[in-house]
Amino acid sequence: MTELSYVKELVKQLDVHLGGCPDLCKDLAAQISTVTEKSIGMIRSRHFDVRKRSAASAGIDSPAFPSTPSPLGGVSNMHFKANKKRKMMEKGDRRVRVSSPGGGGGAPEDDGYSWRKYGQKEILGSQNRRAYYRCTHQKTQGCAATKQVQRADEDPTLFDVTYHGTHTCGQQTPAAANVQPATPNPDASSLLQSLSSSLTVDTEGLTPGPRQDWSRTTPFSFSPAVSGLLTPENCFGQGASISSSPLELSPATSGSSYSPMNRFEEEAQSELVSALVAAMSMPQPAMEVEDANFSLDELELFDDSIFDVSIFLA
DNA sequence: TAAATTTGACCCCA
DNA sequence: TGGGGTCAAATTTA
Repeated sequence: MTELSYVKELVKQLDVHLGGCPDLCKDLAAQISTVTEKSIGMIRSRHFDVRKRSAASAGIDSPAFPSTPSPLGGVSNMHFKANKKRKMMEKGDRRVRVSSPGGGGGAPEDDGYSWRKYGQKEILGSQNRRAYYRCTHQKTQGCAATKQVQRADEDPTLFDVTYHGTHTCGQQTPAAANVQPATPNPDASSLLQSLSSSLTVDTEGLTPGPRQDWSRTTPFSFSPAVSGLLTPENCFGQGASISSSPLELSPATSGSSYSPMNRFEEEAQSELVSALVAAMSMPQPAMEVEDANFSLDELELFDDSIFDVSIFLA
């Protein structure tokens, strides 16, 4: 609310100065843009949910923006206090398992974004420490994206990466940044569309509970098999990014209420395709897919809404 | 010298 | 109250 009130005040000032000093207007517009982006970032990351006592202890329970804001006074960060609330897996968060380049186990595959490490912790029950990263542009652009990286206990060449929030900084992955802007490849789009539409999920007999090994039953299958050369460019078009993926999955069932199992099918399907999209977007050599063979290795159902899906592309 | 990382301390939820 | 997440000063790196 504070940020948005500040935006309103800036817009008022901009209105007053329109037709006057162009430099001042430009500066006001830039500030409006920055504060708006920050607000979006705060809402997306639920930083607005800072409890009153946190705010009080930080001395920010009174309006934080100046009562007479100066158009050249810059944007205050004092009320953008971090939320130390324990992060649970939320809708929109993405958990992926990645390997280190060359399989050496040094560091996980670069995901294309620039991150700044801000902490690491020993995690109870895990052999490896968890590292915490935030977007490099958090301070300058209010980007709220964060990620956690932890080496897998069972395989030191693999890393579990959990992404929280989305990038509002407009960063592009190197793969996307190195090429000319967007001319989507219709062939690749239709390839992916057919891939997603042909994905079938058989969850018969599946019940919530501990980790289950589905590798023998192979509940996911693609039919017919897909062939082609999939690269970040021909999948999403030059200059496109993961977030502009052309994939749109139709709900497995119609209507707004559906049974838990159908909901599971829908979400599992979405998860699997997201993982595939992410895999194909990695800034790595083109991945040739012949006679695509996607098998589900393990599927973990934490409750009725959170799924941990590991897939291997053979 | 600025930017990035490390690390002990702190905050606060489960 | 323990432990996960974050802060921020100290340290390292480019």
